[in-house]
Amino acid sequence: MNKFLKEFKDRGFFYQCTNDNELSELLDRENIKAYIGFDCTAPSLHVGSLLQIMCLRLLQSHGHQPIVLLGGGTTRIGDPSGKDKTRKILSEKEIEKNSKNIEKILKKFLKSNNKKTKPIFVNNYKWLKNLNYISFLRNVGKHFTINKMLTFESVKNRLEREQSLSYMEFNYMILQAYDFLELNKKENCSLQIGGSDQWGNIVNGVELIKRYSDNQVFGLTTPLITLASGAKMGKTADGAIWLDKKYLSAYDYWQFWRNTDDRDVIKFLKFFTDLDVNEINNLQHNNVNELKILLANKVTEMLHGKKEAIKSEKIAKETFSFNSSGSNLPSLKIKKSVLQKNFTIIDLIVLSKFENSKSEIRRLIKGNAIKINNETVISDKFIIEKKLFNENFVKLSIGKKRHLKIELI
RNA sequence: GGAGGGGUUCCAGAGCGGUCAAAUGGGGCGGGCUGUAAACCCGUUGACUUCGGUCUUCGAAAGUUCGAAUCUUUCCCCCUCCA
Repeated sequence: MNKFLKEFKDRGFFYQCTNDNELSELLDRENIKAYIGFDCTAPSLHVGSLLQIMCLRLLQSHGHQPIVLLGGGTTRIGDPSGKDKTRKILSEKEIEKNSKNIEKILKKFLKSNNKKTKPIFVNNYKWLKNLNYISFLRNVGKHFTINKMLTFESVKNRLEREQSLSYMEFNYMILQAYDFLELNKKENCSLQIGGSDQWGNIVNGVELIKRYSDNQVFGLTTPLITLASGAKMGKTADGAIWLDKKYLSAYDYWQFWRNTDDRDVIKFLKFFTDLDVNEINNLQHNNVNELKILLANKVTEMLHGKKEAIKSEKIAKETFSFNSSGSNLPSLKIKKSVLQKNFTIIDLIVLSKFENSKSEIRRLIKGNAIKINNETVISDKFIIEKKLFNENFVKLSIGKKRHLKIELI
């Protein structure tokens, strides 16, 4: 089997392929261009897209060239796959902004120093906006039968559940197929990769190209990642795990990986780091917590850089070791004058922005969650006085995971 | 075009004149155990509070009533069935 494809499978990326034998032969024969499309519905990408990104990296490392397709055009339509409702359509401005930001994020993950594997960024709005309806129907539309379209999961589900599916959304798969055709024509792109929910859309593209130009191209999908706990990857109650500092700090990102379920660690190392698969397999018997730190470091480094990864690890060490002075903790400066009149623990926490509901803070105090200099605060009337500050510092802790160094100036 | 069903606190989902800041489950948060995991146990989960209470919530507005999430009217939105 081809080396790329073998690693793709070894890492657990593989779910389905339109024809893996022939794809393997093609990959052996030449370096190809492959594309993955990204939706522009959100201002940033989140970990749900990380596996796709890793696929692009893997392509690069095997000498193939990734094409990143930003769905500026198709986002204006809305992909019905995996959704039982039409989602709200975003404004043109938002889509533009989103696509730019997403491109920025992807650039962090992909290497551009090698001309041959440098990522190509394209936005399908470029060719979709000018489509002529009649000629599109004649050239592309004739290759699709309604009979077949109705059998695709995304459509079938909607119909079975008697959820409405607009004609606009119904066209989505044709447009995505057309994207592939366009990229095949212009860039000689011969492979589309996507999540398993994209299977139908991808197959359509492969078939369209076959009919239209008799070119043989391929589709490859990755599995839907589910956590050991059964939850979907990347969705927490606080929101998605964003791949953008603006929405999620490097430290929180690091923590997300550090807190991986024991049962998922090896799997994630294979998915989300560049460590050699055999090496990972050999690590299996190492201490899980060491592995989680390794995972967190590697994954954070890839996105936010080595410095941030190291810093996060340091903060974590401080945060979770007892009685630490917390020299590496995030800090907050407050003015001496603030302490003048009955500056209570509640005021301090509000100021720290950890919590903004005073009721919630009172609850936390009742639950013994608040500590000042590692000592539990018993009363919500606790006054923050100057004498609490050792060398101008006081350590505030909320629960076990949130700590802040308060500096008096 | 006709006939029904529904919009409840983060989510699902009870309540159908007072005892409702609203059952129950999930999620979150905190505590315990521990390994920053999982599982489990306990507490908590609108805001403000001088801890006595006070204020704002049940799609929107108006009304009936001593009193409404619960009744009436109008409006908005969603769904199901028939043509």
